[in-house]
Amino acid sequence: MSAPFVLVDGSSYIYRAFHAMPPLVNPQGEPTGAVYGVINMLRKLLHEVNPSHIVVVFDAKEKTFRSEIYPEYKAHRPPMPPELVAQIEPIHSIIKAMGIPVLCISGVEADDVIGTLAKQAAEQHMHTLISTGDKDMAQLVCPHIHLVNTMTESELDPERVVEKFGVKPEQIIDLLTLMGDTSDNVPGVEKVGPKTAAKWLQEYETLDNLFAHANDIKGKIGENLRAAMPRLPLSKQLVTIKCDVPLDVTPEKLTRGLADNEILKNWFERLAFKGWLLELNQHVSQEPIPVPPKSEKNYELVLTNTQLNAWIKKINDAPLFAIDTETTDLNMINAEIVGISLAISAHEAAYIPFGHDYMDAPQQLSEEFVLQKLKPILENPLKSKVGQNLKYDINTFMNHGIELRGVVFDTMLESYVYNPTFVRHNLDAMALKYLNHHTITFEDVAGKGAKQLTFNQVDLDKAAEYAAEDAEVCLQLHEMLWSKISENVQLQEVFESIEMPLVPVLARIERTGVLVDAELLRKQSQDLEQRLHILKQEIYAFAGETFNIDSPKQLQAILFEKLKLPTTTKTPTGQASTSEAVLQELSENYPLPKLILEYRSLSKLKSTYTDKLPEQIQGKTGRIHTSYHQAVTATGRLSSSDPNLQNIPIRTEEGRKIRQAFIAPPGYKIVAIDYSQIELRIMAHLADDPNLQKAFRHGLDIHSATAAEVFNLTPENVTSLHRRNAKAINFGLIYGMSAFGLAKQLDISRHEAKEYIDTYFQRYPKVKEYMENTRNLAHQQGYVETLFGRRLYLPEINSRNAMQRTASERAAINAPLQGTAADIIKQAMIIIDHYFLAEKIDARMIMQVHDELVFEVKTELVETLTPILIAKMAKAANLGVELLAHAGVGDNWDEAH
DNA sequence: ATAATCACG
DNA sequence: GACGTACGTGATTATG
Repeated sequence: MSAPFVLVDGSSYIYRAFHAMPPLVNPQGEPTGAVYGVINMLRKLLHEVNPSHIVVVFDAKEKTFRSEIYPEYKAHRPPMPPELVAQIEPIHSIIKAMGIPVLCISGVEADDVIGTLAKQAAEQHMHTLISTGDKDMAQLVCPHIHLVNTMTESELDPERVVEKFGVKPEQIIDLLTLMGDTSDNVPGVEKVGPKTAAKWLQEYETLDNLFAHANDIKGKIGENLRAAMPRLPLSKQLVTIKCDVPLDVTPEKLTRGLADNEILKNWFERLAFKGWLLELNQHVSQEPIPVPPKSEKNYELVLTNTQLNAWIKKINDAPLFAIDTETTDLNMINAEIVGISLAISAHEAAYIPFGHDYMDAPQQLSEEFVLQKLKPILENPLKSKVGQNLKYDINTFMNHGIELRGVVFDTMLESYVYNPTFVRHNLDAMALKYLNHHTITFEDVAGKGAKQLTFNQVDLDKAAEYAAEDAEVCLQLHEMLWSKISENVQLQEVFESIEMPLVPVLARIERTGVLVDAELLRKQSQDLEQRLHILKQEIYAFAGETFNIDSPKQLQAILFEKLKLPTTTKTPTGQASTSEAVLQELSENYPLPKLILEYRSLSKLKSTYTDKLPEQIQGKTGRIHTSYHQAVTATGRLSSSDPNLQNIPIRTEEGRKIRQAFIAPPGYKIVAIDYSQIELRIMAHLADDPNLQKAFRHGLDIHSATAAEVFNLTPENVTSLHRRNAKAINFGLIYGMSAFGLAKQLDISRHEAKEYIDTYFQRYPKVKEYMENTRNLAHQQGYVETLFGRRLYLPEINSRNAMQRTASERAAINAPLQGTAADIIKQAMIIIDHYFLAEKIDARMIMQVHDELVFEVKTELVETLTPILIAKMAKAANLGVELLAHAGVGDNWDEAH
């Protein structure tokens, strides 16, 4: 059995230590007994259990909700003696310096925090141990949660609870209610102690049932019970440990870190703990254990049971190990694992093959055998794992019925959070940049092009070299990148609270997929084909010849050389552009460009969507499974591919029809919820501009409000043209606009555009200030940050090339806005995914489109669930202005808008 | 492989 | 004074 998740009742420790220890003092006369006692108990616990996940929970100073509902609660407790008060700070500080997380949550008691964490852990099947002297905690005991009393060294499991209290753990609350608690001022039944209470509960099972039969209890004690009944519900509330305290940590995150020996030394010196000081000094001098550099590779090809057992022991003993799966297919739905590689140190890795089936392949362990042996470790959330793009491995393991848990680090995401644009975040590129190491590539072992082998065909020795190296390199990269990330609190937070928790969420979305009506798309393709055929003939007639309309080069020759239409813009390579903007302008005076535009738009719809989407439906599931990329964009957004579900048409009538093919299965509805103006709201928050914030607070249409301000109008006098112009300004703002860009967008003179911008900044001076500050900050530090501290480096921000420099300045303006929005929706996704799982809601998240989440919801649930989802999205971040989200419901994605 | 174009936020 | 110009993506097609 691997080590449990340990919850320490710090407050119980403190009181026990304080009363158990003699009144020790250091030479300066400061009291030290409680500190010594608490730390001693904790050290003993660590020595016995050696947990990887642990937290010490203390009561906060403030009153708790129990005093609110019952002012007498703990009212007659004497205040904490001053010589104990003085020891609280050192206790907290020393525990933290030991690398152990400490929690102190106001408004609730330590018991409640412990109960909440214990239940969360138990839900995930984590073996949990609560170290406390408090008998009330027995109500938390279940097969996954045990109590341990460090003094008596006895472990309390459900059986032991029955032995000790005479009732089952589920009855402990009722037991405590009947008994009451004089020290906490909780009233019980007069003259009823543990014996009577247990006797009653053995007979009547529950408090409610006992109440129903209260008249059967004879004598004085029966009278006492009946007298106490009205006040017992309150007592029950008081003794019940609250297990749903909102916390911003989860059990997996409460890991034991490295001790800070400098801080410990300072404390031990001051408190005159000579023994521990000595131990520490010896330890420190021994610290840099010289590791003999191993140059030769130590990759093991695991083919026997003995070897497998040895590796299971190795990963069980390692605090962290790297894992990678090798599969038959890049497509996660079809991928079958053919081997697993593991690494436990920078120089020790192995490959465990079980699915290589080429001719004369050596005998391997069987798939069932290997997976069944590894499964407990893979599914153990306390067993920390690192890997590269583990979203893929989570899904491949899922194909084999294994739920990979304990995914604590993903090197791809570490590299991305550390610097999103420095490298492409694949293992080969990262190893080269960060470790100066050339890895063996997949092509090296599998070949390329049409002759490329699938991994099950790859020679075992070659496969082992490649696979084991990946796991090993991954571990090395992790060590390097994590040391960098953990230097910055905010980056660490972005990594731990946003990117890592998002991994299983995305894995689930991808695995769920989207139902698509292939038949409808095929019909649309046929319609488009007919219309394209007619358009083609018309175009050829105008051109006087047939040519390839899809070739910009041939088109350019026809338009500008043969027909001598005036050219305006050129492409970066010097060709006359035939882009939409150019053709749009030409189409005012000539008929052909208009036809070309129509042809292009329909042709795009057909080739990219109506033709391609049906081909992407997976046979196994009958649905489309996109890939979301978590480490691609500069700003923190996701991207989607194969197919890209983030650019499904919506802006034109024609295109929008494609969304009718994205459907809900029978009995379900599509619910689409999008944030309203999230980037402008973030701007209002970051710039702290009162005028902009006011518009949002009053629930105004932001573009009309901007129009009224900029064009100095009363709201009634704002025309749709004013609104359109103001909208362009608002968008321009987010993009770091220039007068030129705005002028082009609105087809007005640069001078006019400049005046618009100037007026805007007069009306919203703090926005102007924010923009200037952001630009300056970018120049000074070379990077910008989102609200949550995600960074984007801008290496060209000080370039002498004006084009590069101004482009970087615009990116500097845009990235915090776009990136903060991305951070927020990612958090919303995590919250909602957790909610669906915890409450077993019959609904699934199926798509994310930057500011929109799309769900598939059981029809009967739509009405109740939709407002809940809207609220969860709106509350995902707390800004100076409220976030707003709008929902649409329908049988398909088009209807849901 | 790269450029041009166009679908989305 | 000139230069170019709104931010971020992915898929398709033609073409070298």
